[in-house]
Amino acid sequence: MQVTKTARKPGRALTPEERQTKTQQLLDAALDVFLERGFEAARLDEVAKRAGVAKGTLYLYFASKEALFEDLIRSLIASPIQEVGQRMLAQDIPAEMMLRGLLNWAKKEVLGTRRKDIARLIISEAGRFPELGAFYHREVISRGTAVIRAIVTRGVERGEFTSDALDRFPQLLIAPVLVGIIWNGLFSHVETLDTDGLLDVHADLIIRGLKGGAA
Amino acid sequence: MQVTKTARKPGRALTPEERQTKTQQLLDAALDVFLERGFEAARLDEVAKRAGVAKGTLYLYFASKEALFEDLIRSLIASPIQEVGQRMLAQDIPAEMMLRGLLNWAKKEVLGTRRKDIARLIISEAGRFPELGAFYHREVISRGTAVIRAIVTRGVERGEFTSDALDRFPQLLIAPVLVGIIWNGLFSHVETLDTDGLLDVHADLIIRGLKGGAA
Amino acid sequence: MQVTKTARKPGRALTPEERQTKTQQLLDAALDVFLERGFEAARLDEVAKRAGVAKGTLYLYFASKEALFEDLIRSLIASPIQEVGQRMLAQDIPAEMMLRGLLNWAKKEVLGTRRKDIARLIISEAGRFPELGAFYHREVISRGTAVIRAIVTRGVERGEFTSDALDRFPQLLIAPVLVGIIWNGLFSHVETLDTDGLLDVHADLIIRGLKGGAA
Amino acid sequence: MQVTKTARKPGRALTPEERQTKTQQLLDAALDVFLERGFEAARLDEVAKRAGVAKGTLYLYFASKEALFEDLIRSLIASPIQEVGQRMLAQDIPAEMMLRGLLNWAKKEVLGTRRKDIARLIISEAGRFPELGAFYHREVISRGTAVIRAIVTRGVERGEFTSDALDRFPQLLIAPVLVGIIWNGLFSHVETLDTDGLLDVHADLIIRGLKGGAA
DNA sequence: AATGAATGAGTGTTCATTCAT
DNA sequence: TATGAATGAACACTCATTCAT
Repeated sequence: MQVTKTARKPGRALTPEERQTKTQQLLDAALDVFLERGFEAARLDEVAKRAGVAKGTLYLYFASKEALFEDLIRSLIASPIQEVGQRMLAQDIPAEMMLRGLLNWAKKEVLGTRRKDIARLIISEAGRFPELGAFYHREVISRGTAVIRAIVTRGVERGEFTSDALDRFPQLLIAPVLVGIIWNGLFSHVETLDTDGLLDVHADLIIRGLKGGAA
Repeated sequence: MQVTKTARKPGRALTPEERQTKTQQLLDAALDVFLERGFEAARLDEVAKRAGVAKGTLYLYFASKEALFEDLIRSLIASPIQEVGQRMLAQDIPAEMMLRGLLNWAKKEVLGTRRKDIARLIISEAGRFPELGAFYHREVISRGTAVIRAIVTRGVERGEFTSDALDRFPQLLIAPVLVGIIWNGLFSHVETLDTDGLLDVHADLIIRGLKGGAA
Repeated sequence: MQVTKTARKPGRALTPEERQTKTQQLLDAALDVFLERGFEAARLDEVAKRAGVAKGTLYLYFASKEALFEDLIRSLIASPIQEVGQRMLAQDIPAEMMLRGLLNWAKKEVLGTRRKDIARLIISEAGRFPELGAFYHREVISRGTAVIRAIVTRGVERGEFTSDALDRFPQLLIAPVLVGIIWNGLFSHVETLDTDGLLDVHADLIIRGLKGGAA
Repeated sequence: MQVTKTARKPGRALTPEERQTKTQQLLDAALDVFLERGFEAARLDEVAKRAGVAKGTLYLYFASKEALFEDLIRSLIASPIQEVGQRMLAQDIPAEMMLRGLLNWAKKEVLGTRRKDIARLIISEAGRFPELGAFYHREVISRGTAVIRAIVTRGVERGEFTSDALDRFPQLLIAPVLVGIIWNGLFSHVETLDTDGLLDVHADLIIRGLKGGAA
């Protein structure tokens, strides 16, 4: 997580890109510290040190610790999930493959990247930042559930699925993703969870459940 | 929340039971405050006030804020899940019913009580208390997974289940419980999740998955 | 201005008098520092040091720097002027003697005590504390002007004075008191002003003015 | 307040007049801010913004905030009072008229202009700038008192005045000017003082006092 | 045993000052 | 000459911890 120290230029105006770059460096450092310590325990001194700037510099980019935290979360919550969903739905493949595609995407793009850390940060802290919770719900959660519902509905219409369980509770599809994130956040030192295997088995199980038998 | 003010004894010596009772009062007050604010933001002033004692008194019972927090979590992590599991296994009922029984127990005894809040506290804070994570894993998680595995194994042996998915990843059974806890912790103001419905549908789905069809 | 260090008693509850005494010690220290540096430049560290307490202790007695300042001013603005005025008016002496009595009182009780410093503090800072200005006006100024007016009115009624100048502008009586305060606050190193002489001459001059001649 | 933005010359060398002009612009902006906030609370950011320059530019013209303040006060303390006094003394008019002329000048040129604010600034802040106090005394006060003394002496010599009160304490003449300045600085929201009336009545009263009767 | 006043290190934040451009 | 981004010491205020009573 070392920050590539850009040459110090106390002088002339920053171009928008330079400012953007610097902002990103600060956010990177902030993410590290917030992840390690949580919002309250995170020290701006530490953030500044890791970003290689003076503490005062932070305030040229963010109005307060809280603003830094919120900007951080916002900047990280791009919601590519919707795009993935659209791509899936655009193809003419079985709904089953769509759901598997979604979970594979989660394996690669969430559990395999920093996004999992961000999710953990949100899970830990959003309780005390209600606006942030609402924001996350609007930008990520509601879009994700919409995509899942669309896929399942199509699967039911086409006769692939006999159950509308995921239409009623799309959360069931991503529940194991959450478990993976939390588990490895809390217990990785004790017993690492093979999240890829977890999601593979989950996919099989839930697909079987949706296709159902006599039940 | 409820401070049963015991008569103040300015004098000498507490019997072990008295000390036990007082300790419990302090822990009760501490739980409230830690739940509302999280570890860092929790104020010992507030804990003392709610317990109806002076701040200094806390230090007669707990060595530090951190010790208080850890003692609190430890005291809360009794692991009734194992007992429930044993009770299930002791009966001669289908494995399916055992799994459903486990989820119903979770509905009533976790999501329906303060245990859900405690779980959320652990999820939020245990990252910074590695020992506590290990402790929780040992006392609760590993026992829970053992119970699930035992049930599933029996189900497979008896021919009820065709899949050993839950033997490999028992986490899949309780994943929706976690989702329920987190969701209502973060988004209840925006969109409340019907956790009972969630778990019912989950039960149906996973049982169907385990029983499998042609697959 | 050394504070008489009371024995440190970190222990049991303070009696109201003890608390009162301590509060007074803190206010004494605060007055010194505010006088030397002004509100903004005054350092609470310095106040605490002079009072012989830790910085945090200040906050057990005052909610903030601003509250400390306001409490300080309030505690200092007892308004004995009214009492003096009443005493004067109760006697059956010439109005001239009353005015002289007032100015002598100012010499002794204002210019000769810390009250002059307080006045200077108010003059310097009240511009940024409007409430304090209003408070001072209500508690001190308006009462003082009322007393002066009462005396002058009586003087006119009794035929002692031919001019009602001080009834219209009672400020003219105390203007030299202000000058004395400010002068010695600003120029005492350069040229000390004999404020006693100033007020004596002022008394003579204004009395002559009020008694008037043909003019 | 009014920022006459001079054309930016990114290039070289300022003529002495240009430098002079710019310096004046900075001082103008500084005066506004110091008047509004006082020395400590004044922000150089604000000064720079109002002057339409970058904060760093201030340091090309003034060595520090303190130097800026002192230069500002120095630049404002031109002492027209002496000139007025000389003009008075040059005329062959009664000393009474000279004193009245002085007070009328104060009404128009001090209380009626920004000079009153500057005086208040000095009164409030000079306590912490001893050099400034000495400078002000030398440039303004001593000259003013000299003028008053000269007038009164002439008045006594010519038999106009029977009292040398103002020779001993020339401060008595300008005391009400001070009161006017301070009063309206502190209490104008509560009770505005009619400073013109105040000085008129003061003039009458003091003249009568100086002319005296039997006394 | 219980108190609660006292402590003081530590935090977020500000702002006069610097200096590479 | 002018800039303005960067600095970092300094401050008001907090709060876990201590200890004389």
